[in-house]
Amino acid sequence: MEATFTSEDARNRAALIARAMADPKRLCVLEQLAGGERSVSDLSHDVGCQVPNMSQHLSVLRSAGLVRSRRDGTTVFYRLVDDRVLDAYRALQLVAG
Amino acid sequence: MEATFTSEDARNRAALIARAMADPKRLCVLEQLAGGERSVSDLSHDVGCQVPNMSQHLSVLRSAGLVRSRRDGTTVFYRLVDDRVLDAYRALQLVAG
DNA sequence: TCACAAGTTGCGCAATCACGCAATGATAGG
DNA sequence: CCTATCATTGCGTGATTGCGCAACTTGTGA
Repeated sequence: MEATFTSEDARNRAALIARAMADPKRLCVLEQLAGGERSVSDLSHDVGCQVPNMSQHLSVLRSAGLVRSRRDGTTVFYRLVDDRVLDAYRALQLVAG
Repeated sequence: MEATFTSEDARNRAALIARAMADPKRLCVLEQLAGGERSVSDLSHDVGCQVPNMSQHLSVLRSAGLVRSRRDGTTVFYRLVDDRVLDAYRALQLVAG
């Protein structure tokens, strides 16, 4: 029996979060969303990539549970799901020095 | 001029940290190292992978600046570089719920 | 020098990833 | 309906990743 501090499942979940944050453009999205809701096309413009690409990045973030979406007419607004997302991002920045 | 909260370079560095932590086995290594220095073969046993594979994982962690190594005879001991590494890991776990 | 043990590095493979592009939904207005 | 807009999905591609295996390097001691 190996000395395991947290369950393997907990590690897998944490790794999924890290994977979702392992891309500069997705981190840029999180920064934009720190200022409040934004539409896909707004994010696409701010981050500097095409709309389909942004939609996929947002899908990754949503699958990881970092953001949620809300539809208003033809526009879909994304927002951070929780302040802990920013806490994690800041913790990464501290390690990055 | 886009609203950029942090420089692109800061995002790239944070993304590198996240990528280094985006693997369950590497997170397991960090947990083991939280208890102090450990050799490559010890980590290999505890995490449950082959030594060459562990060496590569450690190389990833070292390139990201999360761990350092020390040589004693033929044995190489790895340790966490800083407590902020564990802080970041805990922050990820909080998001993971 | 020889043998052995501990790590590292190189190689090939299957899987995943980020991206560009085209096609397909969904919604509002005329 | 028709059309325009906003967004998602599907496909192909080049790049990266994690792994197993073999070969090599490094350090120790007889």
